[in-house]
Amino acid sequence: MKGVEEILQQHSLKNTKLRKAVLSVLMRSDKGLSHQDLSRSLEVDFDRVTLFRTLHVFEESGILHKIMDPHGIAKYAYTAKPVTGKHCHAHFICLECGQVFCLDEEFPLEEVKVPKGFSKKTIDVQIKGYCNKCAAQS
Amino acid sequence: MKGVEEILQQHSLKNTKLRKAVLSVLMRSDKGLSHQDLSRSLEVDFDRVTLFRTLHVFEESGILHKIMDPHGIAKYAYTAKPVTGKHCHAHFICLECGQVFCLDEEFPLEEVKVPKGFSKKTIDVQIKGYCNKCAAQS
DNA sequence: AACACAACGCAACAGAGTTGCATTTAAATT
DNA sequence: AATTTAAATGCAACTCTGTTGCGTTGTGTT
Ligand SMILES: [Mn+2]
Ligand SMILES: [Mn+2]
Ligand SMILES: [Zn+2]
Ligand SMILES: [Zn+2]
Repeated sequence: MKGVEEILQQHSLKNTKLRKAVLSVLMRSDKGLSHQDLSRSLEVDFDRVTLFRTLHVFEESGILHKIMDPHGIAKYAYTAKPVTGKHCHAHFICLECGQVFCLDEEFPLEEVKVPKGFSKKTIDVQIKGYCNKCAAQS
Repeated sequence: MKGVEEILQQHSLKNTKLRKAVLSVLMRSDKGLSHQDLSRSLEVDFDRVTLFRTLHVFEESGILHKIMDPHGIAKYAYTAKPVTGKHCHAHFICLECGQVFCLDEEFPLEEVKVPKGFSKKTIDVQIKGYCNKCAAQS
């Protein structure tokens, strides 16, 4: 597992307190985290706008990928293996607690048929249901 | 193709101007429409809150299904064949113009593997790329 | 140490969606 | 046709996510 500072350098991003903190939290998380989630769990002081901009930059750089939950809230997850566009792993979204999990399973984009003239770029698969904790309670 | 008033009756929903107008527009549309899209294309007078509530009610009744676009905007589409949960058709989302199209292709939920203790309810597949008009222009 | 540009903090803003409550209306009942 | 009632509506105020502009600070480089 690569170090936080090394990753920032590789993407020509300046090494700041917030960036290191955000990346550190997300690399340790097995779930996608929202702006609000991160606000709560970050130790350092920061401005909310700066966090939005940090997440954008990380997404554009391909360090994070963004998943939209059913309420339209963006969740971000660390991208361990770079997304090529040909393969995309699926996400599990809990209908009870809203948590987003990256699944191992991948879906092939080539096989999907689209109308004439349409060009495919990415495929995004969301499985919705109840996570282990929420399924146990109900 | 069933009539608008008939559908409302079957779901025990009162037959109002706005509901008839919304359903009528969406049944004719081959694309998912947002609150804003509908606001623009509806002929009748209505309050924006009422339209939000109308869309919620239609979704809960299974008359419409909701698709989240990459900007977190909800788009609604008429559900011709009722969704059983076992099958779910995919959606194409244009990265340029943001339009949402229902695709014919269906994906089987059973085959997807999820972690121990997780229970699956629905599968949601989004293909992103460029629609025929936007692909032609670039 | 000096420099340049990227990143930051702050304030103000935009837009989607929600909540509470009083008023109206569809549709059932008489 | 008049009465009744629960459902639907309209309005105002609000919450929350995300954005924009701009002056200030800080990282990385020379
Ligand atoms: Mn993921
Ligand atoms: Mn659809
Ligand atoms: Zn859960
Ligand atoms: Zn398009």
